[in-house]
Amino acid sequence: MSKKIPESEEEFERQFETYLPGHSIDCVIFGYKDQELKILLLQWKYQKTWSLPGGFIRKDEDMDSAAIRVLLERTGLQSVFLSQFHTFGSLQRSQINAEENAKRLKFFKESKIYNSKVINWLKNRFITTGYFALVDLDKTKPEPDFLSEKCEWKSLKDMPRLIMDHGDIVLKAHEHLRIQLNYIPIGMSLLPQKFTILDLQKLYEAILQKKLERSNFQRKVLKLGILNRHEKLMTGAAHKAPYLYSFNKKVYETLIKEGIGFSF
Amino acid sequence: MSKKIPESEEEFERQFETYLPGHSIDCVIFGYKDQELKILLLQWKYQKTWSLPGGFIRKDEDMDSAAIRVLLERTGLQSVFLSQFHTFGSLQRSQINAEENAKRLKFFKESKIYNSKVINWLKNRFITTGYFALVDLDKTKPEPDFLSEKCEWKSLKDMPRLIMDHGDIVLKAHEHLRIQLNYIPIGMSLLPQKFTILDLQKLYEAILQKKLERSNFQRKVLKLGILNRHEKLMTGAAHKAPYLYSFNKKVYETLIKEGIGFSF
DNA sequence: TAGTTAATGTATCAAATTAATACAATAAGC
DNA sequence: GCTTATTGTATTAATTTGATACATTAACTA
Repeated sequence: MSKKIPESEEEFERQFETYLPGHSIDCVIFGYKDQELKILLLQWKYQKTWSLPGGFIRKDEDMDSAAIRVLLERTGLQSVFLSQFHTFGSLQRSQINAEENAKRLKFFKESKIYNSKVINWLKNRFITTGYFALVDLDKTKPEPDFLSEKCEWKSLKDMPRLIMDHGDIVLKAHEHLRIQLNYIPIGMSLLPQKFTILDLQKLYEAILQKKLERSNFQRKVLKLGILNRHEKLMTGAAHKAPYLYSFNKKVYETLIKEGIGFSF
Repeated sequence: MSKKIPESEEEFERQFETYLPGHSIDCVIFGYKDQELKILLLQWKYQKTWSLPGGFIRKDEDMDSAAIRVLLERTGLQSVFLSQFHTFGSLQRSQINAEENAKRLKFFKESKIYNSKVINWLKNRFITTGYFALVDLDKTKPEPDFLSEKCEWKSLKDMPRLIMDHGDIVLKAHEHLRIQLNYIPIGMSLLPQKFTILDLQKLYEAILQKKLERSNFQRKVLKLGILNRHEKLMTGAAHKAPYLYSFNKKVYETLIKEGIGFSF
């Protein structure tokens, strides 16, 4: 698949009027590594503030397509699970950390990064629709876009402060993930092709934010019939090695559609 | 509570520029009567087409507040459960039943109901955020607004055809209700203060779209500890009379917050 | 007035599921 | 060969579920 070349400041300035005014997209991209939930954040080039990868909707483009494009352009990620979860329309959302926003716009102006037309356009009230993505973290090489210096996976546990209401957006995404758990293919989307049952358990624990009982979790998951067993994983540790598993895609997807129905 | 006087065409024309362009609100209002789920629809004054009650967001107003206001202005309903469920941003959404929309705008123009500025404003692409409301149907006297001739409860089962993508919006709202069932206070919002357990069961059946077993449903619901038992309901029928129940608000709300966790 | 009818509230019981715990198997260190 | 820590599975009691049965009862019927 050909990767879209990221926009530049110049390109954005040339075509900012092809975007719908007043509506943006923000993506909460979840990954999973070292038995922790992570999200992908961008650090802005000019200030050191962190934010969610986001963008705008073209006038001739579906909102869902815009979300796919934004994800690709700003992080290089493609063909991942992506779904809308909430639209944030509070008047106050741009007023949270207002000084930072003012500073950013001032910087744009003084550095002549954007002309005044663009700056006025950006000053408008924006309503943003949040999408969440689930990604196999190891398969991705996210790269910062033209506005960002860094593009990094951060643990949900110790996230940096985010611009505007992006912190709230992350919280809402996590809540959505927790409540819709049985209807979202978290396992197949977040784990590598082969994984141990403990990996899967820790993933559920990270999302549900509670400890689960090992042997019962194992029994229940195996009974679902969604796992194929493979060779053992030899880590070099001084104890019994766990089996590796992969998902039976067909059964898994059928089950997710109806909602996996068991209590953790 | 004072009821907001509905807008008129003239008022809308005067102040249409105080609304955010390109973003609307649509409300799917659920009620429950005669053991059936109903939704509240408006029939347009000029054409006979049906639509969801909807409106726009003021530039100085939170989107959630706009939804509350729209619900009040267009139906007279107030203080009901109201929650956002999805935002519809397809390019095609205004193209569904496109002739009807064209007809409507043409009618606006020819009848000089709106000036050309308003008509151009309305012609724009709109992204709409869907809210769903849960209402005790008997406590409400919904009244049509300035654009509508009728405001009627219609059975979900035999809904008329709706304008644009409003049919899809209703389907999505119903799906949301079904999936989030354990986290939404459907009972307390949709039923009258006192009700029988069979009423509650039929409500669950209407939302889940499947039959439930009577005696098991009764056992499970009673065990939750959310019901207060009252006097019997004498209907005049030739058999044992059922008890009336009401919700223990405190316990019910606690349970809903964590998600009622049992299988129906 | 006694019998009939049909829905309701509750009980029962087998089957399934869950929680808690135990224990044998095993990869590698010593 | 003994130790250690983790894994896979078994066991058991407690709980929940599904299916069915049955006594109760409001009003009708004969």
